[in-house]
Amino acid sequence: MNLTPLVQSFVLHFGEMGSRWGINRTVGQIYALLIATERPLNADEIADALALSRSNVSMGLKELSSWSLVRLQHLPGDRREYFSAPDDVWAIFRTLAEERRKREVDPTLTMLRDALLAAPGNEADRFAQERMRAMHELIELVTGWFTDVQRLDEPTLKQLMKLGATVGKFLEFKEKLTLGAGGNRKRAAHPASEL
Amino acid sequence: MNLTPLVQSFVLHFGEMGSRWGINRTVGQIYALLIATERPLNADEIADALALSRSNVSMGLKELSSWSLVRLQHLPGDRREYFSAPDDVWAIFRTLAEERRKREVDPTLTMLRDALLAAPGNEADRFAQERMRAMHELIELVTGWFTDVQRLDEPTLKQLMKLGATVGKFLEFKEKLTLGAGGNRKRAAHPASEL
DNA sequence: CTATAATTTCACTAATTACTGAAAATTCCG
DNA sequence: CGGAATTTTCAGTAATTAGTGAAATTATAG
Repeated sequence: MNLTPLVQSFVLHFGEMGSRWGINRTVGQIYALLIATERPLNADEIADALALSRSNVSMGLKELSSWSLVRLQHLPGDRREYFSAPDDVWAIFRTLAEERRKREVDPTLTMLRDALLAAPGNEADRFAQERMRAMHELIELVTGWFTDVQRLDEPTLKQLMKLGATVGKFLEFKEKLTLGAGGNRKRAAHPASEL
Repeated sequence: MNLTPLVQSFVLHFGEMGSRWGINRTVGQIYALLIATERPLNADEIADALALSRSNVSMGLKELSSWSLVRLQHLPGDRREYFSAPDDVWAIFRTLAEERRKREVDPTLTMLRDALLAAPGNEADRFAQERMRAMHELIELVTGWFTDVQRLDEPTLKQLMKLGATVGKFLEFKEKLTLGAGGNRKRAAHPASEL
């Protein structure tokens, strides 16, 4: 199979970025190809189009499957397996975020939880634990929020994104009022610089 | 310097996770140590505590500086440079997100923009471009939202996170009403399954 | 069940990335 | 300046990760 220059550059870019995204060049290229191609492709077609060894493609597809990023299907009268990327980019994004959470965040959350159970032996530990506590709180908050938001359907999600900081500004405003009415001075010193 | 078991395990965990986070073990360990330690540390202390070569620590600190993740300061009567992590985990999180955007997202956004300017040569290109357009739209939306939200101060951000999907549910509800009153059938077919 | 098409595994090699120690460069004190 | 303290650079080496081809395994059509 021959790639058009447009697809070629898309594929190469994903290959290059792969290292920054924590996947290898091959996996990046394979996924880019699947995203850019309408019909499902079999492993031989991929190997041919990207000039990779058949075994390398097998590895790459296995990796993509472990990330739940590809769909596998069979074509009538053909024994080979055909792969494609979901056609909804939001679905891809969600899957990616979900998988990254599992691999990059959850283990840390577990470690932090364990570390916070221990009684601090001295001042150094006390301080370290305080930082870990703050870190744990932040991660819980952000991942919890993400889990919630992830469940929304695409149009709602889009709307929420478009809203941008509006919600935040509203909250800020509300808080300012509350604080003005006899609260915590510390926060009130931060004026409506974002409004 | 001798690390307590608590700090030790924190440091080792960051080292291990480093590869998943796109930094190397050394950099992960150095940063963990800086986060867990109250007073600023100089490069020799870090090298000693983590059993790394002085040069490796220099490289690691340079890397962390390039991510704007460390603060550099001098102690009176001491020529050496002392490093510390910001004490606000939200600030760290924001910096991290910002830097990752620059390195992992912006180049792709540029590539997509360029690719979308080209006139599609054939059906394959047309399809590829459509996917790229969707991808571009998603990235713009998400990063734009992120930029907005990033500007909020910490208490507001926390509040926003705590709100979780509440905002989304509200939007969903609002949209359902709108659609019910004579809108787009396509969306109306997707009932309140998330509520 | 057999033959063969398709896929995966794996030992090996290639390529990349990480780490070190020595040397060079920089800083800053007198 | 001179020179000691400190930091950085860099060439060489170690370690890790990626990619290949041959062989093994699995799947299926007949």
